[in-house]
Amino acid sequence: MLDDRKLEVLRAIVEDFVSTSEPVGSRALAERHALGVSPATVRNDMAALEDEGFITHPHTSAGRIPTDKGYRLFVDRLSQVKPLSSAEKRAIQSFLEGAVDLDDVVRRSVRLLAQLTRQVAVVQYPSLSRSSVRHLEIVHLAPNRLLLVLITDTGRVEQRVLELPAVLSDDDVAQLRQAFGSRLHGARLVDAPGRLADLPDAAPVAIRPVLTSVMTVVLETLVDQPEERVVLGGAANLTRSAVDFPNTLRPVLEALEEQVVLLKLLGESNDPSTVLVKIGEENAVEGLRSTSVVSVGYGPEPAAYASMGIVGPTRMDYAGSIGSVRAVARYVGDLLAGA
Amino acid sequence: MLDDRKLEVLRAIVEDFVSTSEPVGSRALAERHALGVSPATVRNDMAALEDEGFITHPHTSAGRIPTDKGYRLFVDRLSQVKPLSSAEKRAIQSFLEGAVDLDDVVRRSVRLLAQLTRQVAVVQYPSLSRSSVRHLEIVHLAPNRLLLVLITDTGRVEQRVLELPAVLSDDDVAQLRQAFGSRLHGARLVDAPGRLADLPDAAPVAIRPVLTSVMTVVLETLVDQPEERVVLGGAANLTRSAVDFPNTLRPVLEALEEQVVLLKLLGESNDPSTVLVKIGEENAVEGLRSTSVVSVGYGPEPAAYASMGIVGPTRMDYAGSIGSVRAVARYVGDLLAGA
DNA sequence: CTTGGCACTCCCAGGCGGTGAGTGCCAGGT
DNA sequence: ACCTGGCACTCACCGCCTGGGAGTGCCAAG
Repeated sequence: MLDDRKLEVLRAIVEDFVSTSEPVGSRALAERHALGVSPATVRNDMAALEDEGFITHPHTSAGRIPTDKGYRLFVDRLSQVKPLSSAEKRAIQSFLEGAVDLDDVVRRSVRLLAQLTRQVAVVQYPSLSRSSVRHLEIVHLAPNRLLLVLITDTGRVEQRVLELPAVLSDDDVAQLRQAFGSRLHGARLVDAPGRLADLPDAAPVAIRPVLTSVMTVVLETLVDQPEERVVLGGAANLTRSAVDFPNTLRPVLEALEEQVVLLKLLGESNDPSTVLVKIGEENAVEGLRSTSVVSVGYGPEPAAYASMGIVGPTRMDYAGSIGSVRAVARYVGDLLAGA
Repeated sequence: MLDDRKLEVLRAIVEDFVSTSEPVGSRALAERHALGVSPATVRNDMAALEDEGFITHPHTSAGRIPTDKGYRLFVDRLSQVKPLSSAEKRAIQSFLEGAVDLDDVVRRSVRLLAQLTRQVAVVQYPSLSRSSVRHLEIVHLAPNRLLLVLITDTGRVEQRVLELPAVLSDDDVAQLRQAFGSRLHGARLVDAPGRLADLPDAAPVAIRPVLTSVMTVVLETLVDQPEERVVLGGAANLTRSAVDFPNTLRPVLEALEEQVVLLKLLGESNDPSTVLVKIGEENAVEGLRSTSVVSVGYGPEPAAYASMGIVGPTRMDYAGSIGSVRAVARYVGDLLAGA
């Protein structure tokens, strides 16, 4: 049904269309790619490819453009991931190394991705639930006021101010600090509830009520709170592909502003070893049906802290994008693991 | 030169053009606004206004549109700030009160501004240099590794990891903590250098070298580091005013992606009591010459932590925008001051 | 100073024909 | 069975024109 030459034709169509953004006709195709056959033959192949739903043409007398299904086949079977040039690799490394803290790492990653791929970049903050406690600090702000500061091994910092039902002495606070510190230090956040389970019983009766209320907030901050942050950059790149968003890029921009939507986009790609590509209609998110998303998890190998990726028109350089996304994810993963 | 009626005509032109986004002609103007004169008279006034540079027309047989200078006059002398409805006020208050930490406050402010004004919103994080130290925590991560966590009264958290030249005991760290803590607690960040000046001399000789290296990092974090963060939202609103950015909104989006540019935009408006309006060409930033910026400082009254504002087409509802920006800034300022 | 009248300008939408790229199909060659 | 050249056909696109209409500028009269 789809012999090698037809696949070759599909590849040629995708490549030409991606680079010129214009429907590609049989003559041009036969000339520019050494297919060794005449335009007429190419036309036959095109007709076959169209029957199978891999390409369409916008109107009768226009050239062909790939469908989502066509891009899918291209990505799965016809394209080879473009490795980065060593100059690019060096640039990534040195740019990331300049980062002073986690915020900075994330910001720089977004920027890198956006520049390398010339698309919109999206980076999720290292997820709280998958990292572990580096330090939990309890500060006695006022007699009945505490400040909790949680620092994870990924460098993320969360803080909460807490009003207490009772007045505490500095000694009490020291006890609290000790109780939580010894149990949580180094623990993965998901394990926190288990580690703290026996705490109320083990503590002196005097501070129990306070302790439980502190514990509630701690657990809330650590585990329950599903708030995941996402940073976005390179939105200006969308305008370059104005051709690809005929209806205006309004809905795309709107979708990208919703944190929830972005999380949904990235949510499914947790595996650092596989780059996930969602093409056009495959995207569950309304409003991003005309875009493709290339994403990957990052972090220490089998697990992952979080995901990052890019969003662009379906007409994108998949080979290059996949390469860039993978490379940046690896460098960032290493950086965080080593820090 | 410019009698009252001419000013009235200008106001009418601005208002109509803002709401319809179409050049306004003499007939329509005379009908829709009770000016009590004929279109011909209006035409004469228009000609005068055009001579003075307050309006233009895109081509011979088109209606008039305001120039930057026209908008300026309108803002300065013809428009009255629109107070918010009490429903809006309540919405602002309750939405802001739900915030759990500083990040959340900033994110919510951006969102509020973007929704209220239907423009792009920009909020600067409370500036480090204008706030004071709530707590400085020094954590002994490893024998030769320290983590510094700085928390300001605005709720902002900065952290740095620090490799030491020598190995420290827990005791040493406790001494450090004590030394810095007693001197910095409650100090405004700008005063930090003064507070610490005598520190090396006062400290035990044994830890002096370490102490000075810690001090360097602390001062760097507190004062030198001019890194100011800015958060942006509502970019999708730009597309609604596509009419107003004929050349494509590319350059606008690009400009908005540059933190430095945003800081420059907001930088000049530090006074919480005056809303600053920059119209079109008045904007120093290349690429935002076709936009207007409405900004204001926020924070405890005469001083200010930082600024926030909106960016939109020059054809914007200035009265409404100024009202919204001012309102949100006040609520946020109160919230932070009271926290 | 205001007003009605009037000529003038020029954008805009719609209609029209030519051009050319591209297709689909067919009949003949290998 | 497959490739190829040929050929008719379809449309988008471009340039051109035309008529309508909104709006201006100016002038002379009130």
